[in-house]
Amino acid sequence: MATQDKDPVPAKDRSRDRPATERRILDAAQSILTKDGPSGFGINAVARAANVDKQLIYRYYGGLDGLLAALGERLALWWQDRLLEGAPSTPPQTYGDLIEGLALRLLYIMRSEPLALQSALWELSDSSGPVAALSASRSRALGAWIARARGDLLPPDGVDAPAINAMIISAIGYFVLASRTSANVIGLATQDEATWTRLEAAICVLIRGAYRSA
Amino acid sequence: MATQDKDPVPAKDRSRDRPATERRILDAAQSILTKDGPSGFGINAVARAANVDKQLIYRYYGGLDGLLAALGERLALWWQDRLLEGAPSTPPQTYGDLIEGLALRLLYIMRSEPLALQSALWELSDSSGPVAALSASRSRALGAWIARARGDLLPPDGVDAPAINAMIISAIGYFVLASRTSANVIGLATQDEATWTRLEAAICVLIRGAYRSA
DNA sequence: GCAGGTTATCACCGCCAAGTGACACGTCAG
DNA sequence: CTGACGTGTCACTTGGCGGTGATAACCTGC
Repeated sequence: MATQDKDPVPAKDRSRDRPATERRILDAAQSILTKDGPSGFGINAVARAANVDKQLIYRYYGGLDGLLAALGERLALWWQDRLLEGAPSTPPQTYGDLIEGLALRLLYIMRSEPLALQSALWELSDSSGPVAALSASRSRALGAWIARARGDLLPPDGVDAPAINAMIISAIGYFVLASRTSANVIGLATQDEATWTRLEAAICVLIRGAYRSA
Repeated sequence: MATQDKDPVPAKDRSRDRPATERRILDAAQSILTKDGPSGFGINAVARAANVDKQLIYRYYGGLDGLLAALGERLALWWQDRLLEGAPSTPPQTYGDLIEGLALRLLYIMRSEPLALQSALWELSDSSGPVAALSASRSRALGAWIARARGDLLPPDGVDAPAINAMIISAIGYFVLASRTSANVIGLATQDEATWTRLEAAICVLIRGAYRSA
């Protein structure tokens, strides 16, 4: 409190390289989101993780909102990579096959990438504007991927494909999300690898049952 | 509902009635969870809403954890009520019918009861111990309901009913949760009532497709 | 050299959260 | 009456958060 010391510490300026600093901030933001989820996300936390003064976040990104927007950009690319990475070697024969491939791929990504989970969760828990950028990034990537893979396949007549697909995607999202926090979800043991095999089979059954052409 | 009358009593000792006070605290906790969700939940918020000094929460419930445990108890009863409320007038004929009824009922509850949504959301977003009491309450109620309604119906041979059911329930949970924060979920307009009719149909299609008996 | 912009850091504010210690008031047993 | 106990209230500490203004170090153009 008193004028005790005049720390002669030169406090050496860091790298003094704006692009690098911006990247560090973004990296830290992504890492925090991955590790602690939406609730742990904040100016102070990001600045601390990036080993950067929070003032820089305000300067470079204009606060949390801008940071989220930038993170959304990055996430869109990330999703694109992850989806294309598993592009089907041979194009699917039927619409049902297409959706089946998408569903299994989505399940795999969700399970193996915490970042995917956390952004989905954020989308669920926060309705405020800035976060929309995050969810939008996933929607965009998913939509683009479907459009590319779909070719000229069409769902069977009389089947409400958008609704069916929405249910399938939702099911995957919820279950993986819940498996993160509970060892038992709706009576299934999420630690057990066999459970996931059963789920894959169930997904296929559901999709085939819905899209079986007459 | 739980709007407490403006007690004109001059900030002197209130009712001096421990059971009533405990109930007020629990009411406030439930109301806050319903209205603001997990993120708004805290000692101060509950105390404020209950018009009670937070010290009492510590004394009577031992802090947030105990309060959550008590709330879990209450939620289990709540779920039981909500589920039984829509008990099928005539017992279902097939296992598929049973699940279909459960699914549609669950969709209805989720849509119409914010409390159901918020507790599900909490379950997803928080992995720490105390919250487990909340999610467990729902699982318990659901399980009991199924057991009661199932009678001696059995799923068709060769169908992995638990996995299928888990997917259906998950799908409902995720979609309703997402609809709360986004006007567009996986390409469906959540404001439009027609969307929900389509979803109900899709759920039936999925269930029937999976449980069609040979 | 020096001026001016950029980069990074520090110190501080107001706010609200969780948690705690002490006190005031009623009640009831003895 | 009196002391012990249960109930309710207040004031306070600690700590984290988002946000802002001032300042120090560095680089570049003139």
